[in-house]
Amino acid sequence: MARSTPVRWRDIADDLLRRIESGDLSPRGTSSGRRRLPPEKDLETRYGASRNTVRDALSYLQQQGYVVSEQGKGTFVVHRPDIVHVTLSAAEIDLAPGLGTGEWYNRDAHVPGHRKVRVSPVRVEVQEGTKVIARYLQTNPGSEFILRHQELYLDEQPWALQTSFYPLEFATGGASRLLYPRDIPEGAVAYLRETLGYEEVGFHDEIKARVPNEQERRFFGLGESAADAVFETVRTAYSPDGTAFRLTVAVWAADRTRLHYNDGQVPLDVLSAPGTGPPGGADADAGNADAGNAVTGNAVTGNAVTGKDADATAKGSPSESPSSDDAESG
Amino acid sequence: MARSTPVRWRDIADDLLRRIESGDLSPRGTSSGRRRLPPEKDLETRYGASRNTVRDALSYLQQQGYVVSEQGKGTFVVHRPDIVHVTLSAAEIDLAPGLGTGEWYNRDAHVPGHRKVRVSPVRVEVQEGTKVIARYLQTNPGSEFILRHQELYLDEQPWALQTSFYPLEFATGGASRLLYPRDIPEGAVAYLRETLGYEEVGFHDEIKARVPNEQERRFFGLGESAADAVFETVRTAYSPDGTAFRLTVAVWAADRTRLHYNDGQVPLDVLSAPGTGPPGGADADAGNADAGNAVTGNAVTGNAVTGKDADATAKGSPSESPSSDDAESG
DNA sequence: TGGGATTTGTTCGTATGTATG
DNA sequence: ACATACATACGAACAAATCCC
Repeated sequence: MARSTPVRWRDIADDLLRRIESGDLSPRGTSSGRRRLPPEKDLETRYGASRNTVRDALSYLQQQGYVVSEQGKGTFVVHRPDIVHVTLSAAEIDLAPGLGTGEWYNRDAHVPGHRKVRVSPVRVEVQEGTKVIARYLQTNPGSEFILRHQELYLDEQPWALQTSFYPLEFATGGASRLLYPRDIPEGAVAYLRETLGYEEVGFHDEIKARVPNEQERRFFGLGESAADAVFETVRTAYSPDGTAFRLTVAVWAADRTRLHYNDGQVPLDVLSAPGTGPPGGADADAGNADAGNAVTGNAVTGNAVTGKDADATAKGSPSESPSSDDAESG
Repeated sequence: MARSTPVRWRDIADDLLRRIESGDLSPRGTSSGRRRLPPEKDLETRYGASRNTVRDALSYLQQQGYVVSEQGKGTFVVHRPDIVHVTLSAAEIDLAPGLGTGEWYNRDAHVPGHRKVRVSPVRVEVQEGTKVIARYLQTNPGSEFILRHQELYLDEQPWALQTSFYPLEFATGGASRLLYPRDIPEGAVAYLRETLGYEEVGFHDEIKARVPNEQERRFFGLGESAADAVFETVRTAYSPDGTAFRLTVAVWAADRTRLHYNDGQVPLDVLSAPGTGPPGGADADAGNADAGNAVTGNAVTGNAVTGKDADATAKGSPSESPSSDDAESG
């Protein structure tokens, strides 16, 4: 066992990956800036394999998220977008004067830097609550909810899909603007405080990572690779008497998003610019892109100690490279 | 355009998936409890397609994480493990009397219910800090760190990989037990308070989702499917003077883990048992497994409003089902 | 223990369809 | 209309791992 490479397609895939990461392949694309791989026919002769075997290699690289093939055009290296750091904890950052950098979106999410958040028109529906929604909002299944859905763009790039749920009684009881398909500029939280006196004194977040569905793929521009995941955050907001009065579900593309939470006393520069290190510090690591875990590196999980059997599949293993996209946005 | 199904392999995949989810396939496996699909040769005749086309369908299902094929044995339905809800925010849950259910692990993570946490022997290394570590801990690159790595098991199931970093001066300055490859039962945080007087008054968490590497695949028992991801949480802990004195990196399998954060006033039952709904409530949704997003369902992102072009690939799309694993563990 | 049957993995060849330029 | 390039589909052969009698 443990032959380094029992299969041809893996050889080809590894070689292609090496050349992709060394910046070797295709000095210029056909027209745009996209890096393009040689056509399958060329690879056929280059590697002396049949087209089907070449396609096995390409299929693997596509599944792993390194390349994407488009009919009639070619196979292209996947462009990894810049990372966006989003702070979800409601830190007192906006209370501290002089730290006005960064944008809040409706008190739920904060991004550092001077970025423009644009929201799509709101889509409003009235729904009979599902069991799951009833579970989160602690109401009985069958009661009605207002659903408000928005698409969020950050600097005109797809950023997040957000859906909020409110009991229908809120609209009939004074907060009628919840039913209008228009943005509430001051934020729904502030609006509910003004109209109904609801104070949001705490929240609970649940975070999952999963494979995107078709709509999410379209919005975020994700491929079929199944290597890219999305975050789904579910926020339940509570009023002083302990009732849940808001449920907000947000979906973020995991390849370009880092979520941040602060708790207790945290230095202000970390609050305002997470993921970028000390302001005057060592220039962060913009673009150094070391392989393996961004933090622990190979030394931790590497085969020095743990990996007593650095066996077959671990070879040139691309499995350590997907997290090598550590380019910073700030 | 927009023929419902232009391709045969997709028809086969959709039909297989439907039968998988209806519990149709294989009343009993060969021996163990694993549900097994019919052999490729049988599917060949059943669907009247060539073996390669059948394999295209199976390859798709495998890539999406629904099945796994093993040479010489067969193709099996992937077993989705129970969900574990982990609370990472340092709520005052342990200060509230009478809520003693659940286990804390070193003040960093809390799981509800009466579960047994077991930790592997600690592996200790002394490392020259990488740029990334230096960035988080705000020290200059090149200084040395103590690395303490543990594997965590929950009820004897692989649960998390955890690595903590401390400046080497801590050990030479009094906290020498950091260098011993033994567990610190009271927790490193308490130990550092006793020995060095370090008080942990706040922390910052950064969360990413990525593809697991080879070691993580082995530990968590993940397949090659590339559909399963891991969470990586990076916790930086701060002392009152604002210095970062601890960096803890944890890796969790995303398919069986939900992360939770609380902020402000949150009802006690949510704090103690997140993800399970009200204690006496509507029995949650254990095992109902509705398709689509667990919360928003098809009604939100569905093609009713947004999907004006409910085109080809969206068909019986399995893309909406990966998140259908909503079984609860409690 | 052995050996044949079963089952998936790999590789080739070939042909045709579809999208792009 | 034509060439390019990827997508789909068929058939065939052998290898490798496992199962079963």
